[in-house]
Amino acid sequence: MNPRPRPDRAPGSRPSASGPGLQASAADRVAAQLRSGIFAGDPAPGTPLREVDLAARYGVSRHTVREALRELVVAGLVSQDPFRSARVRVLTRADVRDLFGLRRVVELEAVRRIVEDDAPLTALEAAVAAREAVEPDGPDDALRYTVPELDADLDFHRAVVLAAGSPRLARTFDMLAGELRLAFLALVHDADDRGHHRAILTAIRERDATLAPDLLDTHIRDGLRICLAAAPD
Amino acid sequence: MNPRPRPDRAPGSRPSASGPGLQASAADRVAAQLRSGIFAGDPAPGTPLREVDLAARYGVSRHTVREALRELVVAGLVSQDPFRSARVRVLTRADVRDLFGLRRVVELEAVRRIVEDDAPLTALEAAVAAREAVEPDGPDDALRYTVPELDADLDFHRAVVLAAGSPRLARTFDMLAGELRLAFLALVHDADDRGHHRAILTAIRERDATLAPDLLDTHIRDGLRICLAAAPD
DNA sequence: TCAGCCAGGATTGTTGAACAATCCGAGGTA
DNA sequence: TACCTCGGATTGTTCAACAATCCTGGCTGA
Repeated sequence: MNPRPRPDRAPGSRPSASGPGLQASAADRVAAQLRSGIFAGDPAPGTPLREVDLAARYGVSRHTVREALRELVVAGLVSQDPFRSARVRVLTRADVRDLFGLRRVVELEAVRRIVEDDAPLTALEAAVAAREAVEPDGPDDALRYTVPELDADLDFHRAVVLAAGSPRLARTFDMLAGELRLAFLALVHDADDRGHHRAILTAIRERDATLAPDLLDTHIRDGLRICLAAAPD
Repeated sequence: MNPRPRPDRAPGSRPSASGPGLQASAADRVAAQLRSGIFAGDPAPGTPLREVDLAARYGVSRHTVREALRELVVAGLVSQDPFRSARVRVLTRADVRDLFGLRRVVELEAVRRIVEDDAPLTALEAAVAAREAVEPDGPDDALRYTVPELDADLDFHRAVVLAAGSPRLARTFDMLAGELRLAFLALVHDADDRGHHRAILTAIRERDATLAPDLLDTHIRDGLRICLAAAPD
């Protein structure tokens, strides 16, 4: 999803990319690394994130760390109270329910608009293909989502929302996406979701204003059921 | 220039206000002042916000100003590009359309849940009463929303969303609320919206799953029409 | 005239150190 | 046990400085 490798700012080396200005700020880089770590489960939910530790680990100043933490707070990955250490967010069952409730609204609205406005679907088709290209992780001994599978799954859903062409709808989904990653962090793998995605795409392609939302709704409810089974509280 | 008084208690205490610990951070205080200024039109849309100027004006360090600006950026009140001064956001017509499109979805979903879940309406009734208590600003020579009128109007809509009882739905609306204020900044006054509010509340109170969304939808479309007439681009 | 270039000031991005404010946990006391 | 205190740990904020980038005005050369 965000495979932008760290430019690794050695003092003096500046590649000055020829393309669009892709120079992420130091805070963005720290936030990205921390985020991918959280998605991999390394700083587990509940772990306190101390500013001096992070500053030392990532080789930046405490100010930069604070800025990165703020980013993760607004993304819902980190919780923070005044004068207390930030912590990797722990989602309760109520959180998961609420999260999926809003996610459902956003994605269904997106499908509604796509069908109604006859929006182009090229990115959506690509996302489905990418999802199907992900290896099932060899011996499916561990019934878990792998990180690439999660990426591909959420990319499909993000592609649905993006296809609606509304910046704010997309932004809303992006704010939920981080929390969704958290909710799916250590979860059983739903082996059938690739078929789900293809069916949803087909219904969208045929502009079926009834079937497309229904399939997506069912798919989302399945995800909610799975996540709820593994959430605390 | 050192002994800075710490005037506690500024509205808008962001972090999970779970109790009496009501000390807004310096950045929150600066953001609140800047925000209310923007809502009053003082730093007009498009005005560059320079960090050193703001630091001097509000008597805080540049870091604190930067943090406050970040808050306003995520609230949609300020736009910012790397190495360029932040600016008070200027909403295009496309922005206004998109904004109202999402706002509509959020508020209609809220009404749907209120009606379905039979949610309590005390806060909603209070908001309607508060809206009706606002003076029409004497001689209606200037057909503009006054700031108190805007506050009361948005408070009503916020109360609708809050009554649905979903933290993330409320958060989504709050992210749109700032932009809505911007969209209504210099706008013609819709003299009839008090009647609208009362009718909407009545329909909600009677759990009318058809009339309540319809009235709210019409009300929102009216707002969109008004805002579009005054937006640039 | 005018497009392009160039220098230098203005502004943002980042760091480091320092101090203040607050929290947290380990003891001590009743 | 329950409560208190106290000192270390952690966050909040400031100041000062430098690096990276932008912006503006003047200059050059056709």
